[in-house]
Amino acid sequence: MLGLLSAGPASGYDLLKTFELSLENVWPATQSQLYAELGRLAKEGLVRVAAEGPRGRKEYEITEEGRAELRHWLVEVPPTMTRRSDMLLRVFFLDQVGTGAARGYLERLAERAVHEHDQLLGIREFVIGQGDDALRLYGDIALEWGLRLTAAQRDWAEWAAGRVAALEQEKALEHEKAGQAVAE
Amino acid sequence: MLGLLSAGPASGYDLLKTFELSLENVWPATQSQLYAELGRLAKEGLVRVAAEGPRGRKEYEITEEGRAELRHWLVEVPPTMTRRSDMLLRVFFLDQVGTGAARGYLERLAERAVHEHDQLLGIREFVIGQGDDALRLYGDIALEWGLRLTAAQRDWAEWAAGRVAALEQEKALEHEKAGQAVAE
DNA sequence: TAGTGCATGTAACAGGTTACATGATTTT
DNA sequence: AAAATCATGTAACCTGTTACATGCACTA
Repeated sequence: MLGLLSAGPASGYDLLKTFELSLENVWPATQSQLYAELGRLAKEGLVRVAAEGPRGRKEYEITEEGRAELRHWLVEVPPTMTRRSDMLLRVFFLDQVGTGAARGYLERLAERAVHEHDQLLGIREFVIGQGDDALRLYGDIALEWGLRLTAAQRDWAEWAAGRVAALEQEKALEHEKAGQAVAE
Repeated sequence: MLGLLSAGPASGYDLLKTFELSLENVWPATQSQLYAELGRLAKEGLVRVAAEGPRGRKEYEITEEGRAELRHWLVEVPPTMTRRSDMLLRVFFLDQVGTGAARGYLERLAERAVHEHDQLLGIREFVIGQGDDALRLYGDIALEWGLRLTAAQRDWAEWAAGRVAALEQEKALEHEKAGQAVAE
């Protein structure tokens, strides 16, 4: 929220729209959370109500303390490197469902990655040439991460499905051999 | 937890060790959470106390209902595709700190990715050839995802740092030109 | 016998989600 | 006049983290 307000004053409602539109893939936030957090930030002096509009609209702006806190967070607080992926956790236990279902799971992951990749390409077409130099650059960089991540996910999931298919084949052959041995 | 117990009975303490050792990068869990969750799962009939040992040790085993629930979760519940990355969120606001600090941030991300990649390579050396066919395969697949993800992160962060450096250069040139214009 | 490791649990708090609740202004 | 949009807030609940609290059993 400090980041968004650093670009100019906005109401809780405005921020909500921004979260829904452009930050949704990076940091989703709910309406309740936003208003609660605005109250908290105001109490801490990091934002202040700059103007009041119709329908009880309160336009917030970032304070100097807020800007300092934002800069501090940006470069001095070490990023978390998101662990915890239920997508990957499932992979560990995929032997519980047999090769067919396991392969299906991985193939669906690949399809999904392709779909998300396409969506990001769509966004890129849409935002091309928007904003000034610096803003566009950082937006591009973030978008590029999404593109590379989804591409890597697709490649990996396809590769993994192939490995599972190979195991499937191997098992089938063994079964066949065992059958022949019994027949002989 | 159901996944871990599907490989054989274990106590809360055992599960904790497994989480710390092998699931730490995929799904970290704390001790409090584990014991609380075991109680809940037992109440729901997904696990049961199979044996009691010294020091109040309770060995849990998965029930048939638990196994069914695990299989259901594995293939029928759609995975989340982790959104929410504070690492990426920062990128959006990097214009607040100037090109120098922004480049520093991205370079640190690259270094970190390299470090994590190396750690995963170490793990791969360590686990090579362990477990049976199916288990090893899915372990390999999960590890491969880590390797690809960290490699992609390194490449991306280096590329991004390069783009920021280019902007830095451009700005420096403009500044120079402006200086010359004033001199003339 | 002192230290380490095994073993289980509770309490307070932080962050986030869903659902509830209300009402003013603008557009059709 | 009705519908959509703008606009703000609260309450209950769930998940997860940190810190507290306890004690047995093995080993050096």
